[in-house]
Amino acid sequence: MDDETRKIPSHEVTYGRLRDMILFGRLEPGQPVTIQGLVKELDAGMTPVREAIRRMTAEGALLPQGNRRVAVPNLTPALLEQLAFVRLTVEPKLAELAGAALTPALIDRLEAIDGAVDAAIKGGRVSDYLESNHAFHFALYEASGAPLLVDIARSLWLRFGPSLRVVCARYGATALPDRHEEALAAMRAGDVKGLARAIENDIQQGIDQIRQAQEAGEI
Amino acid sequence: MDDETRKIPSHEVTYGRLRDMILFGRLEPGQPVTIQGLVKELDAGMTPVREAIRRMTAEGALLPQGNRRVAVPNLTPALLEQLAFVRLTVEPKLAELAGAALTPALIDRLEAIDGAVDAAIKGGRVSDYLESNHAFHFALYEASGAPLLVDIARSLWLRFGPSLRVVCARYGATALPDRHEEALAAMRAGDVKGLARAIENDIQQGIDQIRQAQEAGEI
DNA sequence: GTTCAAGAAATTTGATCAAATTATCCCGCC
DNA sequence: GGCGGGATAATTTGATCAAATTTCTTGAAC
Repeated sequence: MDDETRKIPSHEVTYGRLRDMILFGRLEPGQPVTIQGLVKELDAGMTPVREAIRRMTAEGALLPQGNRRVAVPNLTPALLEQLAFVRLTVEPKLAELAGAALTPALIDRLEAIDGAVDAAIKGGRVSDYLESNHAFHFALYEASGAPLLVDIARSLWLRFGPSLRVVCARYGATALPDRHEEALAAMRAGDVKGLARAIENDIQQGIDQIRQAQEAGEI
Repeated sequence: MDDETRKIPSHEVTYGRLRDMILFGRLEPGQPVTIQGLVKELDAGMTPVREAIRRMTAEGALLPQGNRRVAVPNLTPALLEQLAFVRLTVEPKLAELAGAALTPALIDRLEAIDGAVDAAIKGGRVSDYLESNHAFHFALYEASGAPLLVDIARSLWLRFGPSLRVVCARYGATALPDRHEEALAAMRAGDVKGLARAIENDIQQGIDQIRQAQEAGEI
């Protein structure tokens, strides 16, 4: 363990932890994030925490408040609209690129991950759902060979995470749709366009859910 | 001056300076960026410099080298292709949104900026061209009311900057096209779609130039 | 005697921490 | 309701430690 810990710098570890906290909604929209709070919570030094916060801020996952504090941003309807536009452009494209590079081994792996997604939905475990859903999408996207697009998708998911968690927790994970079967069927059939459409539908559905929650004033 | 300097934190200033160095190509692709080098060059403390570097890294404007150094990334053909895809999606959209919100005052301002672009081209001043060209685009984009899209455009320009500078310096600024007249004409005519097309052409042309330089092995 | 390579020392650079400074917020008081 | 003053947190600096690169040296082979 000491060998591992020594290799990977503390600020990377700290960044990863903070990122997951936001990505998987362990921090709520609007919640303030303080350096000293994270120092205690993550048991890290001040410098690594500062750097992690700056990185998240640069990615739009944290929002400077003018007074030198930062907080988890609220997803306003206007922001959601912009987010939707880019996600619906970039992620189907990623699916298309990945579709052209799929291997049987990768499809198997995606099936296994989707199994975990299903299990999480059936069991009503929101955190597991969010993590395995994320894993499914990015295991696919990574196969695209387009790291810049993957980076952009990642930063968009970060802005999405906190609100999605709230919505899931509200409706319960059992109500969540799983469009991954559609995607997997297209993969098996070698239907690249169909895969892109399935991913598009999946994303659209997630966006619609958040939009509905917004209109209902729930977030 | 002390009032100004005290208000805006040092790490913000440092970040802004480093960002401009990359955005306007004062750092070449492949060039290593060191903390201590920037500490001396920008006359800043170590922490602000570290944070600026982390932010730029998070935006993809600097690339970690594995050994804990960072450098200005080279724009490979594969990256350029991904970059082109997103820019050609996001920036025409920004132009379209901005087109619906244009005021005569803003058009006047854009005309003035375009005058500076022209003057820089005629005078062969590459730096001035890059800065006023950037100013033109983002003055327009800011009017879109879509800050998330503007953020994305900004990060894409950052990845573009260093290579664009090399290309401009090679071909000379006098050879640079200026599609802004087309855009301004569309603005005056209230032709939103035409404005979006003009911006799309402008971007496409810049991308083509870099692509040609890549194929010629010049960058 | 020259050349090359391996290894060790020195230098450069990055990572982390702790203390001092400064700004902001909040609460009691006028 | 506006105005200090204490508490809290962010900023910044400088020092220290660790890692990596470069340079220099040494020894062996040709």
